[in-house]
Amino acid sequence: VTRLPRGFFERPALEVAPDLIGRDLVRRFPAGGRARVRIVETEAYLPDDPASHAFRGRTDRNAAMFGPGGHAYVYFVYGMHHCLNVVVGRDGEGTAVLLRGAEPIAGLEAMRGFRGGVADRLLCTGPARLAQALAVDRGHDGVDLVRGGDLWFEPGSPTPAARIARGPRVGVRAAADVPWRFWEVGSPGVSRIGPGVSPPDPGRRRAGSRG
DNA sequence: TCCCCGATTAACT
DNA sequence: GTTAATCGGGGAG
Repeated sequence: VTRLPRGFFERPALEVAPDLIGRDLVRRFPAGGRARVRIVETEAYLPDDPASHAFRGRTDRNAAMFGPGGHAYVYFVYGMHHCLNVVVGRDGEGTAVLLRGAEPIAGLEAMRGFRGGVADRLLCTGPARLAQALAVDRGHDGVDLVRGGDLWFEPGSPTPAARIARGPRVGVRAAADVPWRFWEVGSPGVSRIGPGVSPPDPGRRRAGSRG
């Protein structure tokens, strides 16, 4: 099976982000076994982008973003969550694509374990959930996703452009946010149906419903 | 050193 | 719709 090559990632974030929709991300666990998920939601973070961690220059935390394409950038937020990005573009540019949502394909048992036994539909729907399901943390910051390692992309079945929607990025405060979030229309792996709207959660009681 | 707050999530009303 | 949980980064003093 072929991994997505270096050249795939050495392109502008606005090309890579939609092209990752429908691709497979594979994780080989240290304890053995592997998981496979299908990416269905991404966000692009560009150079000179006020919403990007790289905007204020290189630091120890974001150093991986300034490395060569095809490597991971993993950051820690809110004192408890990890989020996984792929570095893209040219070496030193400081641009990346955040993986925000995926559909579980294989290795569900392992992912359920890392996610604390939540419902399957909640395994990978969200950047922190995805990272947790695949047991990805700062230890993966800067690792190569093209050669070697225990985390990589495979071609999968890229989603046709007609079924990819775009809109404002989630959680970005910058005024006049740009539509650099991409997702597969109708996929249950998308973290939010539309900008600022959460999908219905069958596991929890909702106002107006009887339970 | 101090202080604020974040590319989030889960559990509330 | 609202908010607690939880902590490291980075700017200010």
